[in-house]
Amino acid sequence: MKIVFMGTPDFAKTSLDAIVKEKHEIVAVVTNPDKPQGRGMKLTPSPVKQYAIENGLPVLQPEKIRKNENFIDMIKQQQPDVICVVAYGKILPAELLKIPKFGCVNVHGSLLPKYRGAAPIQWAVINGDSITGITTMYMDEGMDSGDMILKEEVAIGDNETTGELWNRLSIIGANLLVKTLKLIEQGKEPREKQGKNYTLAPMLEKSMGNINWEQKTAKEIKNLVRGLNPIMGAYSFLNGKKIKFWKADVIPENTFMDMYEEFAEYAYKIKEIDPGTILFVDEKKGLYVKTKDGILSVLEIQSENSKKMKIDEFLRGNKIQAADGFKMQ
RNA sequence: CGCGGGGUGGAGCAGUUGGCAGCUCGUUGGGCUCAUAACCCAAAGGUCGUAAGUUCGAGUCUUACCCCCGCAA
Repeated sequence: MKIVFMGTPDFAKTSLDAIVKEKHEIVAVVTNPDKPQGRGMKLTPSPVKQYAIENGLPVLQPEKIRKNENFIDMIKQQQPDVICVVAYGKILPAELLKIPKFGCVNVHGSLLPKYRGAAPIQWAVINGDSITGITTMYMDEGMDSGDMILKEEVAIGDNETTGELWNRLSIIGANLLVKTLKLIEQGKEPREKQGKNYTLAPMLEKSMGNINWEQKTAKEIKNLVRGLNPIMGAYSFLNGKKIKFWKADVIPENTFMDMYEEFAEYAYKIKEIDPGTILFVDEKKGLYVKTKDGILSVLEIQSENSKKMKIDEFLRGNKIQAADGFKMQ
């Protein structure tokens, strides 16, 4: 089929690669304009653009697509059978949706109608969901509100990070897109309305990485940590310095007491200690922080101007004392 | 020229007003022990990113260059 592909990050690149390998005719690749990025703010092309160039595909990078006659005409001239949209970053206007013979197909990183919006994968992890998935759908003018075509469920690991899940889903999404296109080509694709019980997964704000020790349970903090890994990281402040948490796990209080007998006699006191307080720190045994309802073992950490470190490496060079506390500041 | 941090034995760091290069961990050997990732003793391992300069003497000051990293997007 003649396909116009629209997408920006590496997640989209995987899908593009899959349909290229399926021998579809990619008549145009649309991606967001190059943005200043990285140290030195150099103009950097998106992963999709890089892939397109390497494979000799024509690239379009409109600033905006709404009310952009030139752009819409160019797409029209290509007479695509389908427009595939994967993590492009813009909502398509009606004029564009009408162009392809078989419509516009989107790959979305959740089981719709749950988690419509920009950050479905991140929210699934942050919320501690055990199952998520990929949905392909026909696009309409709303935000991820179109009719669904195919779905595939994926289990989320207890310790899986957003980055890991992201990579897995990008592959599953690519395969599901290929499958969807085949069905469409044969005219056999299913079509199901989403209904009204949907939820949203809005873009993440950096402030939500700030760990609220007073309100969050150990499990919620753990989920926040892995949910924001590797995007921005959950963080807190220790003696005025920002510390990011990259990996953490929940330790039941009883287990902690058994591991460190010397704490047993303070067991009755532990309830009085503020959440965020470091209960125990040792180069070999790790860093343990009290939370509202349990104990958090910090496994991977990063301080200002430094890189990620395993907890033992970090503790070797950074003198941290028990009784110090993490704070929201 | 977006802002900032840093390059010291395998790892993470310290190194004060320039004066013989240190700490913790790891590694190797030995000891203790029913046993151990625990404990004790010992050893190996560094031209202190590169080049030049100041100085009696520079990891420590000056200049240039290389490399790495964090923020930000």
